[in-house]
Amino acid sequence: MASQTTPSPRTQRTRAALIAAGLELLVDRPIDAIAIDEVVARAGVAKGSFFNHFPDKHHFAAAVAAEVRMDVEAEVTRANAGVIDPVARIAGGMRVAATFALSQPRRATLLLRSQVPATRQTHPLNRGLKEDIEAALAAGLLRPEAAHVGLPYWLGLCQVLMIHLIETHPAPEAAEARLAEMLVLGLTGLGVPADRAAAIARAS
Amino acid sequence: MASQTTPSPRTQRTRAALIAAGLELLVDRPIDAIAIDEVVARAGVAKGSFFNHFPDKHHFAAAVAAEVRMDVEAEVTRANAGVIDPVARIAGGMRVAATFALSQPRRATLLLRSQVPATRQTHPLNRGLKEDIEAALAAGLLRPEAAHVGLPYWLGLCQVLMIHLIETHPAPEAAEARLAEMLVLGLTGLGVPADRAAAIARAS
DNA sequence: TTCGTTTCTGACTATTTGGTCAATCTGCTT
DNA sequence: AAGCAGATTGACCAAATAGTCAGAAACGAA
Repeated sequence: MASQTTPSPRTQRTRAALIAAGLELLVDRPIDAIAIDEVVARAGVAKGSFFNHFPDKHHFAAAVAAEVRMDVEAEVTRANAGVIDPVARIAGGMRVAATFALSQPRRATLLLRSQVPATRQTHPLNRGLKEDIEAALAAGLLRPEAAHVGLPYWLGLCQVLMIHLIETHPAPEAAEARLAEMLVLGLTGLGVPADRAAAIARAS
Repeated sequence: MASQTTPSPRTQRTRAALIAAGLELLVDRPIDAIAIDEVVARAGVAKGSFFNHFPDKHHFAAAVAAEVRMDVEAEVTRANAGVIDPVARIAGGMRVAATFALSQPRRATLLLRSQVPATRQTHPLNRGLKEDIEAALAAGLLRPEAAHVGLPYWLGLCQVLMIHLIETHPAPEAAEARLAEMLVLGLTGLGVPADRAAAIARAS
């Protein structure tokens, strides 16, 4: 049914140029405040090409956001590869979020802005977290109140930590400290014993 | 230096009509996707009047957002009037946020969207919370890790709770339960003993 | 009532912008 | 080499839009 033909390298180039341009522009302004002319100018591409790849502005913006999201998603799964303990996996996600906010603040800003429906449980980035929380709950590692609000709770903390790190450019050690503190607060809130939470937070 | 003349009632009427129109429109779309013509049409006002009150679109949007923010701000101080225990005050803020999200989801959406720099400590809405956290820390009611990240921690939880309540239209009892659960997680994360947190959460 | 001031009005314009399309180009297949 | 499918180009257009301004209206004071 799906006859996915591999896109030609030329096609990929122009598309990548457009996305890259959008990546830069969307950091500062919402899509509605950006003219397509600006995008194609920055991408070094003719206007017509834009509509060869995207039916309109908003599909374009969605594609750019998806690009960033997939980056983070991949990094999270990579970081958690081989980690079995669900609590450690949960913490790993926050660590990736913090690293991302510090190393690529512009992309992170874009991610945060596109994440309006951030708590949607079907969101691919959140699927894994949801499963980890459920596993931890089943293992009796979290307090039962986390069953319903555990997911939004943790997502909110990851988001706000990213925002905080982006706004206050902390020095590396300070950033590490903020992450560790947020991990302690977050994990104990979920019901992880304080000493265990501190141990996980210390493992930078 | 400030010669604040009271605005005439007519002036206030048109301004209020414009803000009300903006309130409705800005819920669905960002300001850059809204034409001034739409605003004035919905407000039943001539276009020229718009520029009598606001120099441009973005000042207008800011004014609309400020309107909502001041509403919430007032409600928080009202709810916490007379409450001395800083931990109870902190919890009170979240309760107000939840109530607001449930009773006025449209306004709440607007608030959340305008709150991009939500963790700014100078933000008037956050000033009070910051002071409460500092007071609680000084009284030894919170774990020391909350000194730096306590404010963003709590703000993130309030925000994510609002989003969660808006997205999933829960029945009143369910909404109460979600608030209580988020309070338990949040407060224990801050370092409040679990039984104390549960007690505060129970006091609907 | 009269007059001066402030606000409102809505037609008008200069500009911007999303989207189209026929011609051109590119690279692959035969 | 020749042919072909699909990608690229950029001039072009119709619609939308921000902001202006001169006159009308409402208001407050005397």
